[in-house]
Amino acid sequence: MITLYLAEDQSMLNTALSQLLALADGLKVLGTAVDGATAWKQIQSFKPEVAILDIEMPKASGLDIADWIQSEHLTTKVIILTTFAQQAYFERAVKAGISGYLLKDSPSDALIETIHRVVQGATVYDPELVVNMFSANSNPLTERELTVLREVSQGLPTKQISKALFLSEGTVRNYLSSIFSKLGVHTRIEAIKVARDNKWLSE
Amino acid sequence: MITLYLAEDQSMLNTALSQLLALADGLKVLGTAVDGATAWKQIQSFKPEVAILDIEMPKASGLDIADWIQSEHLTTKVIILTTFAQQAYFERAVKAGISGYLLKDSPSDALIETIHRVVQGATVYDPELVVNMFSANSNPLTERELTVLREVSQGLPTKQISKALFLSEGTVRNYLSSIFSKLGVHTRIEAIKVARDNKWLSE
DNA sequence: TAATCAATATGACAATTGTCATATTATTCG
DNA sequence: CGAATAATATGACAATTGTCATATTGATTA
Repeated sequence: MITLYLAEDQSMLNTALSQLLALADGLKVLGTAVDGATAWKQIQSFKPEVAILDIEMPKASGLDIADWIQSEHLTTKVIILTTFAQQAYFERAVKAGISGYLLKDSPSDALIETIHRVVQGATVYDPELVVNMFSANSNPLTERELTVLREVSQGLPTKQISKALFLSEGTVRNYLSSIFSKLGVHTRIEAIKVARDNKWLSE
Repeated sequence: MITLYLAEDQSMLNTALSQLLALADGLKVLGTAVDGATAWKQIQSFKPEVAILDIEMPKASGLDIADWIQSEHLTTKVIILTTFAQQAYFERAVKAGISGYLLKDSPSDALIETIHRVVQGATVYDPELVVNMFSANSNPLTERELTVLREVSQGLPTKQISKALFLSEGTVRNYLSSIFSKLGVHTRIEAIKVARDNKWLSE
């Protein structure tokens, strides 16, 4: 009997999956949570063989939990179950030593199969991620440029930004100009869009 | 036996739910799809009693399908199953005469219950939606202003927008000025932010 | 019917934004 | 070490953006 823990903040998916996993042969769901904090507490006390973790959850993300599991040397294996094939997430997950990375774009049977393979010691990455790895657009902006762009994305005009960051207005405009040329655009709004689409801005 | 059709583009949820519904007493899943076009074709030929539709799907949205079901006078009842409590979606759904509107933030049992109630003739709206209705800040922008703001939010400069919408550049700037004063801001980026925060821009 | 509002337009002016050339100082990397 | 890069600054100019006043036309509405 493989023991499982499921952390997924979308209730519909959480309940549907946990019922399905509970019905599957050889699997036992020790518990589920819809937020990261609860999940981490229960994983520590239940010590499941496998934890299936969503990334974006309230309180703590699945990646945070994966980090903690690693640093606390728990034997629980982690399968990340998430919506998007974002390189940054994937990288962090690999560094956290996760055993599986699956997209919600896969059928639920794939999850069950992944659970079994992971328990047998395999590491299972969704193929889409690996393809992405080679085409990943890495962020060409410097730290400072990013800082400026973050302010811009809040709608602040040059003057306010220069005050907030203790820069001259000219410098702010220079940074923007440099950002634009790196991103191949000509306006603030476009730059924000590109950066957002590439998830370089977080918030 | 209640016959069902399920359209949901996230495979994990689609397969999990369809298996679960198939196992439930008194329910029979005639088919499922991960895109709107396929769903609409199959709904027309299978004529299920209830169609469970996600909103955001490739090809056609669940709301499109709800509209078509209404205009073709199919007897299929529609339950919309979606992630966010967006007023605009909800309004359109109500106008399309849907029988149920459920958030993915509910457990899967709620879906099964909703199916039964809808078949008995009830109309079931997630309570959160109704609460939202009263606190919804209504959009002060005119149709045309919204159109302009949508272009702006894509990063297009005045000239392009005027071409795209067959307006003079001056008119575009006037609309923007009027938008700014209605929203109490002074730049395009801020206007976009306000509109996005209030979900007036969809996309 | 008169008033209001939406859609559209012009023109003019001020303010902001975007581009470029150029410069200094640290830091990093081969 | 020397070259490249990041962070910062100025100044100048062109382009775009934002504001205002004013006007016409057609709907809607009190």
